[in-house]
Amino acid sequence: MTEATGDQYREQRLANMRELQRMGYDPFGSAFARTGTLAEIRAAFAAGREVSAAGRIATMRDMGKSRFMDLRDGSDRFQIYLRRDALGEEGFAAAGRLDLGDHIGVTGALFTTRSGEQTIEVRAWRMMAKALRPLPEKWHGLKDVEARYRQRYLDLACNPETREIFARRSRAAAAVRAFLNARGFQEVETPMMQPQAGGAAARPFATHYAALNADMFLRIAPELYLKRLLVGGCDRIFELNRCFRNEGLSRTHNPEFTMLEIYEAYGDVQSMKRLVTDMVAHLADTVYGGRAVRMGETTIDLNPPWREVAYRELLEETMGAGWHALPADEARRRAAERGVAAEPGWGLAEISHEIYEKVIERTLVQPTFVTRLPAAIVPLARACPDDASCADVFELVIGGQEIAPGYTELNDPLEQRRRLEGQAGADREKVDEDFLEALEHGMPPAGGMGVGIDRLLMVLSGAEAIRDVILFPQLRPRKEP
RNA sequence: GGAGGCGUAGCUCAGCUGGCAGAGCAGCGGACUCUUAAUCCGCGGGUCGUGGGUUCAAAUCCCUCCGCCUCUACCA
Repeated sequence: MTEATGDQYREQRLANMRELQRMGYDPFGSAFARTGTLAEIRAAFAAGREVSAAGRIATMRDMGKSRFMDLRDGSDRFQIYLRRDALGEEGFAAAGRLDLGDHIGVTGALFTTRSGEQTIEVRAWRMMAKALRPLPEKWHGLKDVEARYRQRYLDLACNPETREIFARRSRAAAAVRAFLNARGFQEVETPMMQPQAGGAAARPFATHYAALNADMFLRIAPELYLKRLLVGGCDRIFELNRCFRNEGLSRTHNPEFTMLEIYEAYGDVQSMKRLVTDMVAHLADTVYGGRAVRMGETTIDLNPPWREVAYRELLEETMGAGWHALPADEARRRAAERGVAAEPGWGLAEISHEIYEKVIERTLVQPTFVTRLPAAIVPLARACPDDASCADVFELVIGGQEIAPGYTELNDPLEQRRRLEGQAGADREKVDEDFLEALEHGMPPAGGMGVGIDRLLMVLSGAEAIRDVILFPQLRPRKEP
């Protein structure tokens, strides 16, 4: 960002700044008592009323001995009017040294122009902050996607749609907390730095804690700590915070992402299903302003009840009625017809899951609970009462994306040990003994759920990429030449 | 990691059958005391992502590297 011509703008702005200083203006002013935000001033508009307002100069229209500007703050845009007669020779000349993007504070009387625009006729003004670099253009805004992510402040400063997305994000977090608090759930915070990264199957980020000379991992899920809290008698808890997974970037993956995990003692997969249904509908109302949510070409109807279908049925729907009775090599051939390549050692279960993830999941645009997943792929969930090969879980899919898995949690410590040891194989150190010991003290039966907040926000704001709902998404660090 | 696309002024974009690097906005100078994408007159502004190659001549064709995007791979 140090191109030769960029400096031309900077030099001009620096010159304007020095000139303002010479005239007695502090280019980086301090606190300013404004009447309210621009939106509040507009809402309480009354001709003749004296107000103080602050904002960034968004546009300027110079008429010679008078000048119009648009101020912009986080709430609105408001026109101000500067006249030489009103400001005096010096004040008006000083205002001539203002540049687009400068923060100023103004005081003056409200009036309506001939063309009907609500305006402040400025009697006095102050410098709040000089902008030494130009903002992106007023009409097209900032479109360059890389710049929008790397310099999000520019994106926010000139694209109202971006501000709206993150306003929604904030409202969503507040609404989630209010919703859960109202149902007796307590928010907790558990370690992000863990000696063992458990609760999910993902590569963790590794770090080192010098004081203890201990290798640590950034958490991939809070699950195993939240279950310790269930043992401790925290019956209804949730955690809304960051998880980290050392994996690739994609349209729907960011290495740090926000997950909401909820546990309810004496609940099960059914109570979680009801909870997430109510919560998503509530979020649609409060965050999106309706339950028919546009996503690209299609409209997603978030009105409950939502479709519920067993994993096995989905596969039969797609692959034919006899699917589950097929020999592996025949299944492999039919998978290949669907463009799904099965690896050499795979049996029917692995091939089926590959088809589910690669073919079926993306077709589930309307909210769908996929239930009764194979037990082998959900080691922390209890088996279905009527079929030990199925886990008593759901996976909520919206817009073709996995949004929330919900479980009847496994609370049998011996069974849990068998599964974790089976999963760890020879890698016994990966078994979280501390967690198993906690379970042996008795964890109440519970329903548990994890909600991918970023992906849910994508649905609730029509965003096509997870980067668009994360303020500073992960990008490759820029190398200095 | 693999495949494809993109990278030109502060911003948004043209130019890409090789032939003097362009427009709008922004900036600078001038006119204008109700404009609002203000208008009018004039002017300046470029490492065409980087490095190399082909050529009399490269923003344009070829290769390297960097970054971004999409797909893919990894991903309970």
